[in-house]
Amino acid sequence: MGILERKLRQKEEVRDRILTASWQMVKEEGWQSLSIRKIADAIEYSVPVIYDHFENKEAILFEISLDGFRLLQGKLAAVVKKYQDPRKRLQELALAYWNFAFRHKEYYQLMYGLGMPCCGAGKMKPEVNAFRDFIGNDIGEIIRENKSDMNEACFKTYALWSVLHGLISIMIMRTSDIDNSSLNKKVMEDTVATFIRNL
Amino acid sequence: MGILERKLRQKEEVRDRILTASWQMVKEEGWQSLSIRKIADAIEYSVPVIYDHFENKEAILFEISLDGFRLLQGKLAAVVKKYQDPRKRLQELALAYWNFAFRHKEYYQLMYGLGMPCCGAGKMKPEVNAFRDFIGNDIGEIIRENKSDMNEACFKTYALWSVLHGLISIMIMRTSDIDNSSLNKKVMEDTVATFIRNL
DNA sequence: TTATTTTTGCTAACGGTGTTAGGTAAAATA
DNA sequence: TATTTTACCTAACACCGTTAGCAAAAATAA
Repeated sequence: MGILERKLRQKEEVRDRILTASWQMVKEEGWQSLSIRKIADAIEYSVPVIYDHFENKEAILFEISLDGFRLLQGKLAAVVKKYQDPRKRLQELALAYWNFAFRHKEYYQLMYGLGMPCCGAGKMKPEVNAFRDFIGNDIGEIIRENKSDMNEACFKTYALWSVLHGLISIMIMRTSDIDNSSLNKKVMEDTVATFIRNL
Repeated sequence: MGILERKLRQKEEVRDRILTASWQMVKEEGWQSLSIRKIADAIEYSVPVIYDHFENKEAILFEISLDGFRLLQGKLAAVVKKYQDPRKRLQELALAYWNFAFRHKEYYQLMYGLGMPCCGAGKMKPEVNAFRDFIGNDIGEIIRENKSDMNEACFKTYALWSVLHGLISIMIMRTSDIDNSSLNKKVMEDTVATFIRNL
């Protein structure tokens, strides 16, 4: 009696098509122009079918943002595997985070609510904090090596994350207000290097 | 012949009422629930009247965001007047920026596009960059005193701004995802202190 | 003072949005 | 074959930003 299985499979497939169609449209036209009706059009179903798979539009965005978090997590995991020295690794983690933000601007905007409603804040998924947790490990290790104050590890972690997120946010949201040459990857690399030296 | 003047004054008054009504509603119900129709209701005029004063909704938001930038600028100017030592002053500027962000969350969100479209990016108003310019002066002075590399002044400025903006953004957008006690004013003050020491 | 023009502000619409109620036809079950 | 369940659609609701077009009021000209 594989009928039920086939039905479930087909239902899952429609769900997937909703997500991939949405993501496709976002990459082509940006978040602002994504609408339930356009999604329905793209998957060749009527509008209410979408609500059989997602509670509302925000739930779709949340699901896509999780894709973003998982993609980032994968990139970071690869860096962690590749480098052993915690200082070098921290540099490379920061670089990977930076590159992710600009290569997948749409994901980044959705994940952190840049210029759009931030969906799913507070749903406590572990992948949401992957970057913080990865750099937290290395920062802790370096602090231990340096015999610095271990109590500072936690908020040093937020400090590094913040400076990266801040640079990225300002670049994405206010590119046109600032001199572009003065705010680039070199600023980031230098700031991170100084940060590591001072742990 | 004061008729023309009176008319101009009345027109100006309606414009003001649009802005204050909008701001009132935003403070009470948040940006998401602000609509042209509700504004029209509040000022007791029909909808098209609003378009006699503003090109579109974004222009209203832009005007309000300028109010925010000017309010911030005032706070910063007071700090600059009060403190002379550039190190102390830098600390106090950072604190004032931080306090502004949390005391006027709605302004800050609008000014930097946190969780909403960022209106008026690239309109090149000087008050938009008040904070950057204020801290830039002190950073330059400290670097000169320290006989450090003056070429770094510019991007040190962005580094400090970024870490503040990053901390604030993460706190505003993802409060519920992170341990609240680990990301607070103390993190900010400590990070700024370390930053100043390393100029 | 009357006729004409300008200004002012309105109603009503256009084309969109997210969301849902209610019904029909197909499929599965009895 | 009759009944129930499922799948899916049409059409609507209540909004949204924006604008065309018109009526009344005010200012100006004759």
